Amino acid sequence: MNVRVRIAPSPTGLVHVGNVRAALFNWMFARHHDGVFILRIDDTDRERSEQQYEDEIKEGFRWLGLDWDEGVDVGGEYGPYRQSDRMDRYREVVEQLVESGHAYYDDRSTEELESLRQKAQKEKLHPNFFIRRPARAATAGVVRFSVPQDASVEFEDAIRGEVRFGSEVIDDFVIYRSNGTPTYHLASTTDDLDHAITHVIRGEDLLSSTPKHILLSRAIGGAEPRYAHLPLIMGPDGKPLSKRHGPTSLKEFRDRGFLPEAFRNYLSLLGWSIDGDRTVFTTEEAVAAFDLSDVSKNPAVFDTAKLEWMNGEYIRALPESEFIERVRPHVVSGLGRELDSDEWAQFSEMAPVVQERTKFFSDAGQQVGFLFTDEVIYDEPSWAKVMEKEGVSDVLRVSSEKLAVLDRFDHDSVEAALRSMLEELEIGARKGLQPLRVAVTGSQVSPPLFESISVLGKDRTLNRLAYCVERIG
RNA sequence: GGCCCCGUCGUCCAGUGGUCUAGGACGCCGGCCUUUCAAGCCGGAAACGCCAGUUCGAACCUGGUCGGGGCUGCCA
Repeated sequence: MNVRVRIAPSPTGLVHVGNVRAALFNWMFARHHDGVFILRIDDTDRERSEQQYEDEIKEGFRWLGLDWDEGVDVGGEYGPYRQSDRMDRYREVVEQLVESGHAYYDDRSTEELESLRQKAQKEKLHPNFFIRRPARAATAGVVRFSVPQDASVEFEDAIRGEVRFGSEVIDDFVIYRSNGTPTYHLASTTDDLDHAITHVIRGEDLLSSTPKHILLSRAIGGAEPRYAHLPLIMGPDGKPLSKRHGPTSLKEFRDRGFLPEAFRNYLSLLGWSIDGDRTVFTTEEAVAAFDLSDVSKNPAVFDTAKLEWMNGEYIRALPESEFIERVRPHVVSGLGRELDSDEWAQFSEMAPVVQERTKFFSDAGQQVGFLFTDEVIYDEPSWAKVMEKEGVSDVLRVSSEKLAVLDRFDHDSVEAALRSMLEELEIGARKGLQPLRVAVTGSQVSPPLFESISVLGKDRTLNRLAYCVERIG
């Protein structure tokens, strides 16, 4: 069988990572089976759909490397792939369903419907138990699907196994609005059928809607897809992610300097695992191993700390030159200005030690900020803890003397000079070097000292030491 | 309320009746290394929600219970 799967986001807001994970799993499934991955845009809700959101969705998927074989922008033989371009088709399907008796017009008022719901509540029945085809036929209003009351709907979910719904709990749901637009259920089901989707892999929030989609599929006709419902992804507070809660935008992660390959790796671990003990693996390995039956049934919490660790792993694994290239735009935007070629040379010199301690690119700029400013910002807690101690001015003074006479100012000579300072003052490295670190970088946390000083250069280093001597008084 | 799904360390996963005194990863704690912070290495605390049942034997099977989540819209 030729696998055809789709991701069908609705451009009514930012894509949260739950949808992104669903996209990733669909994509991995398609690639594993040499199938087709389709990007469809579910914009039946015209009121709330916006082009800007659609653009962001596509940008995000491209960034993550989730390339689609068919769909918006790339086309395909089953197009169009945007629901707003398929309105005629939905209308046609609705007319067929009404004609064949599978659906009916309903012009009952909201009040009427509400009282039916209340009646059901009172009798402890499904709220929509009484919302069925009324005796009085209508020719306008919404169109409802007529749910056959003699059978239950059961299906084999690829992740959850057998799931069964009694038909009495499936209401006669609306498939066509009175304003002439299809609802999600109709549009999505029609599309899946028309696009010959073989596997519908989506969030668990749609599990309860699945019997409706199955019934609709049967009424419309065509090959029913298999269903697989992914567990939801929760925020740090254990509440499900939504368009206004938790990590919502892929753009945010990209801007902070997460690597798409790391993000993919982390996301693949949310509800799936490649085996018992590996957590870092390539996308190719994931694709080769991916199987829906290995997807977990329980919800997963999105853990930023683990993502950051994962990203650090990938950053450290980068060749130095690639690290420099990829971190570059983040350094620029972090600093708020371009660097000249001398400054880039300095940055490159520091790169290896920066790369080691970078969790995401945007925090790299901060590490080297002291190199590219004449006004060092002294971190107050650092100053208080390190500089307001006995003997600090001696350390700074002697260091200045030793550094001032150096001809070469490379790592080794700086180290030798400062070691001799330590000896002269009979002070340990731990105590004796911290004041220099604060004086030169502004903080008690920084890249390694000898590198920092040698890259900063003699003049600027001596200036900073002198400034601190003065400030201490 | 009704229906559906889910329930292993704080978090993400492994585990599919005996090899589990439950394994890995992140995080956390301690140590080593050490010029800080990272990284690395070593060690540690930390979980089968609960109750029955099936069985010689249950994290794994069944029932119940409790807890979490979803759906219950002319949103998707």
